[in-house]
Amino acid sequence: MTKKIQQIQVRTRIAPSPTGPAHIGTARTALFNYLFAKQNNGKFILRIEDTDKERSEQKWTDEIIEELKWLGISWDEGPDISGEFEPYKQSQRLDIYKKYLEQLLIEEKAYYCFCTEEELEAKRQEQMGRGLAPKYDGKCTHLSKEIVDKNIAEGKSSVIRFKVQNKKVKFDDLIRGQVEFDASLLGDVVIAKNLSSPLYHFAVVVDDFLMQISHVIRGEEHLSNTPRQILIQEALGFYKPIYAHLPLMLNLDKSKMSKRQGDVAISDYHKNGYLPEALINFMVLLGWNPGTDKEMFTLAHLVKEFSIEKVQKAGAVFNVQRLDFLNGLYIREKAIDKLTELCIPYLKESGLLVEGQFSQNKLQEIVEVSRTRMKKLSEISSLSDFFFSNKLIYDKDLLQWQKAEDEAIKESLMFSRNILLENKTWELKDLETELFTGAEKFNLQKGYPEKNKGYLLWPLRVALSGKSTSPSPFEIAYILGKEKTLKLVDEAIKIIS
RNA sequence: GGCCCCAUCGUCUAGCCUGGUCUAGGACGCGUGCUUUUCAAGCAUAAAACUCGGGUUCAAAUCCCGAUGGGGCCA
Repeated sequence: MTKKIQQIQVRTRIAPSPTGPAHIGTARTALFNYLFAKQNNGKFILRIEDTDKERSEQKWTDEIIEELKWLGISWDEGPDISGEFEPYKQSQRLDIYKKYLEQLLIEEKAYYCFCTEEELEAKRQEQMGRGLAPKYDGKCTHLSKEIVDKNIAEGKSSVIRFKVQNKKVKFDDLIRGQVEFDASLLGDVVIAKNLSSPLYHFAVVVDDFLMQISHVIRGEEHLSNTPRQILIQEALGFYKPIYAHLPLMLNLDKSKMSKRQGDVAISDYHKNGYLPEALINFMVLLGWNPGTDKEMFTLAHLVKEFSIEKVQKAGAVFNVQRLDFLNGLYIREKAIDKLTELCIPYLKESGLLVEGQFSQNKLQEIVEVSRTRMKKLSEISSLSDFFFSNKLIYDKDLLQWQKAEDEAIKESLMFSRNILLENKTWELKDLETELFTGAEKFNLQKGYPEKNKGYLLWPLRVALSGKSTSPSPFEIAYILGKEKTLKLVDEAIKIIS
């Protein structure tokens, strides 16, 4: 009787609920589904599970779409709106669920239940008091049609329950092997509030069948939901998809990733300035690796190299330090014009960059000298702020290098000033060699150790950046230009005097 | 509480299926050194793990059983 899968094409899906910010877990599940589909020439589908009318909001659906696009994970089907696929939405498919709900009711595989919340709660307490697992006792299973009709006519509140058979449910999980549950422990589950309000467990099963999903790849939190979904499939005569339950992404304390212990919204990572390629690379390594020492992967590489058999069973801690490292790696590798484009919004947002203040070229130079220090794009502002302000505020003591006297620091700055003033080309290379040889000359003159170039370079760098850490003085000077550089050195001389 | 899943350095993991080549490999992080005006980056280098107990076997990180621990789901 079971309807066979009609095609052998691989079809995967993710089914997020739009009830809050798009979750990082959704991103990773999407990634694995996408990779598996693509490497098998299959299709990846996005289906919005918005049957919960109270909690679902369009803005969250929009966010899911936006963030998946940002990550470069595209889906292959859906209503075609202006040349792009919209995701499927369960809220637009209520008639379909109704039909299947009616079928189950007619076949007496499901029934109306009129038990009140209070009744149920009391039973639960009683069962738990006796040390039993709470489960519905089946009170309404055999209500006659007359009573059901009467209750409904009277407007008594009700739900639709699915008759769970007392049997063992076995299935093969691509990642975990064979898993077995005893369904007799489950109790009859609520599958709908009414004919036009199906619940998650029911809608998923119907949609996965109608959308001909071949592989259900999802988080491990759904593992124990699987048997009841299989039972519903069987009752409806649907084929059983192949399951793969992914290990969870964990907090530092190994609990399921949660908001309380860090960022969980994809948009948080997006806004903080992580690159999508870094996030993808990081996430895929959480639970999978190719078995070689290779650690950097593009999405395209992954489509080739990913294999679901190599996915880990144990949960993986979402270790932000490693993400930061990878992000830094990608930032250092990014083409400078692209990286600059990505940094500009952050510079504007922090109020540093005013439209038209710098040429594109200048901005690229600023980003170039800052990038080795960047872990996230958002850090560009604090790393490069001195390029944008006209006056630097810093403590006089910061100018001091290794206990040098104020007078000596002043001499050092004047020495630098002279070198800068004499410079003809204002090329980075020239500035560097002139300042380096100048530093040695200065040390010789003052009787400082020859190699300790800090006597000349440190005060200069502070004068130009106002900071204890920054790019080198020649890099800053080069970007700043002669006029501004000299002005800043003069100011430093004033401060030290 | 019931059921299910899981278990190698602090973290991500290789190795496990097909026992010996494991003195357990790589990466992040941490430490040190080199480079260096600073901080990064880069390079080099150290420390750091098979949860425990039984069993099988000539031999177990690897196979089996149990315990412990962690997690998830249900309520």
